[in-house]
This record gives sequence, structure tokens and C-alpha cells, in this order.
Amino acid sequence: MFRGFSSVSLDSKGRLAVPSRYRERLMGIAGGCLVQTLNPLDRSLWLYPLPEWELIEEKLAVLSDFDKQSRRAKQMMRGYATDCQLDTHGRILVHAELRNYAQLDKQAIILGQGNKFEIWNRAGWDEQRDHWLSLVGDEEGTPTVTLQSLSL
Amino acid sequence: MFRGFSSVSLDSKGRLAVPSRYRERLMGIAGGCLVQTLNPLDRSLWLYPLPEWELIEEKLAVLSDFDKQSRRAKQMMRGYATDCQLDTHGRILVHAELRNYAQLDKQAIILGQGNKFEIWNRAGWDEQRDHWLSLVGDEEGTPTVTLQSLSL
DNA sequence: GAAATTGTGGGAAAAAGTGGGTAAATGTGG
DNA sequence: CCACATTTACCCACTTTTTCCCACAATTTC
Repeated sequence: MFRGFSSVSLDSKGRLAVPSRYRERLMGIAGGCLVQTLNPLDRSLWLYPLPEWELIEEKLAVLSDFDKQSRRAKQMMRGYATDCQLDTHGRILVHAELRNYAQLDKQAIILGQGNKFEIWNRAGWDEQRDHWLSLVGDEEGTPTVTLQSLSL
Repeated sequence: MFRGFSSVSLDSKGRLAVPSRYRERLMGIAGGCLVQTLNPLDRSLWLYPLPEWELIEEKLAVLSDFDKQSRRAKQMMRGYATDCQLDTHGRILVHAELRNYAQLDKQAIILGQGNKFEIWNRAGWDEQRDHWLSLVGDEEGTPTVTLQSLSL
């Protein structure tokens, strides 16, 4: 399981250095083979170790093409799934289309999220975070209800 | 299984360069023999390795001609099925009728979709994608239900 | 503070993409 | 059956992109 926050940068070629603390584990899982795809729930990217992605792909494969929503989910998730691999310096090349989707520029962040990582534009992430935190502060806000159920 | 997104272009002769990362695999399956046909579910084309297409053809063959929907499916899928082969530079020639059906012009995209590829007009694809993403963004949207079932 | 590790940038070689010319194959009409 | 037109396949040349490698800067560790 992956956790943690790192601020990272993309260079002019679209390369992103994966934080070094994850590298040894990632190299141990499928030799550093990864799959990047879009996160349809937020304007960010997901980065899976290959075996984790293959589990997702199996679930997608059984969805019917004749149901429009299922078909779209397959097209988007599988369609944008891009194989990549850590280079000799622990970097991955982020696909230009995905970079564009997540509006990634020089400043980005990477979040450990269990079976995968999330990659956000730095400013976009800060905005989401502050927005969500302001809702938690409200007595009436729904996030509080959600958090209560966790017995933090 | 095929996955991934590539933006490709058709030249003035209607040729489309299959992304190089797939070529070796396609050459390994039936020596690069492929079948292109129309996708009756979207205004796009499907591109199958020949053995995969033959499985589809077997399934079509058992459909009854006396059921109108079945007859139409056979006519469309089989009728437009066109053999093609990678040329020395990894390109295929897209049949003019199919090019017209999918409204393919210079800018196109190709999606890996499991046992086949999908080929879309670039603008048409972007429109579908943005529409779907806007539905996912809605709290009440049905795409969310589909995605939940995937345990992403 | 020095050494090792990590982060960053960029040059150069290789690979891939693109475009078009030409010749062969195919189709059409007299 | 032949002549002509059209389409397709093959080849070559050029441009663009990607990959691989190396050098150096910054940060961390000892």
C-alpha cells in the first residue's frame, strides 16, 4: 500500500521523478513496469504498478459494450492506459495527452493512494484541498459526517 | 490485450501508421494480417488481428437471418469487414467507405481496446470524452455507478 | 564538511512518422 | 482483347519524436 505526499516537478520533456522512497518497491513489483491513466473523478492522473492495473483491466473486460455507460468507462480507462517504466534515474515520461488532461506543468504533486498514486497539478491540488477543508469546518457540511464514521 | 491512446494522422492516400509499440505483437499474430470493419455502436472503426476477427465471425455466423436485428448486425459487421496488412512502415490503408463512415480526416486517434483497436475522428472523440467526463462530474450521474463497481 | 544519493537538464543517436514518386495490379469501357 | 484510368503496393528521402546516455546541481547523510 502506498501513502504519502511529495511535491515533484516535470521537466521540459514531460518527465517526472518518482520519489526515491517508492523506487525499490516499484522495481520489485514487475521490474518497475507501471501504467498511467486518467482519473475520471478529478482532473488528475492515476499511476498503477502493472499487476494492480491488470486487476482493473479484468474488471473492465467483463462490462458489456451494449450498455453505453459501461462502454464509455472501458474506452476511457483502457483507452488512456499507457505503459511506462522507470528510467535509470527513477523518472517516468508522462504521456502528453494525459499531461494535458491533468493540466500538469512544472509544479506537480504525487500522492500515495493505496494500490496506486495520484498525480495532480500543484495549484489544482491546493485549491481542492483548501475547498474541502473549508467544508469540514462547517457544522452542516457533509464531509464531517463522512469523517465521523471513521472514528478517527 | 491492447490498451493505450495514440494520436495518429491519415495521409492523402488514406494510410494510417499503427503506433510502433503494437507492431511487433501484430506481426507475431498472423503475420500482421488485420481486419477493419465498422463499429455499429459508435461512429468509429474497429481493427482486429485476423484470428480475433475470426472468433467474431463465428459468433455472427450462428445468428438467425430471420431476426431483423441479427440480420442487420451480420450485414454490417461482415459486410464492411476488410482485410488489410501492415506495409513495410507499419501502416494500413483504411478503406475509403469506412473512412467516410467514421468521418476520418487528417487528425485521428487509435485506442487499444482489449482484443481490438478503435479508430476515431479526433474531434469526435474529444467531444465524446468531454461529454462523458462532465457526466462523471455530476453527483447523480450514472457513470459513477459503473465506476464504483470497478473498485478502482 | 565530505561523500553519497537524488534531482535536473540537455545532447546525440536511434527510431518512428510523414510524404510522395513510380511501377504493378486492378478495374472499366470500348 | 486491348487501351486507358484508377487504385494499390513498394520504395526512398526527409522530418520529427523518442530514447539513451552523460554531466552537473542540489540535497541529504554520515
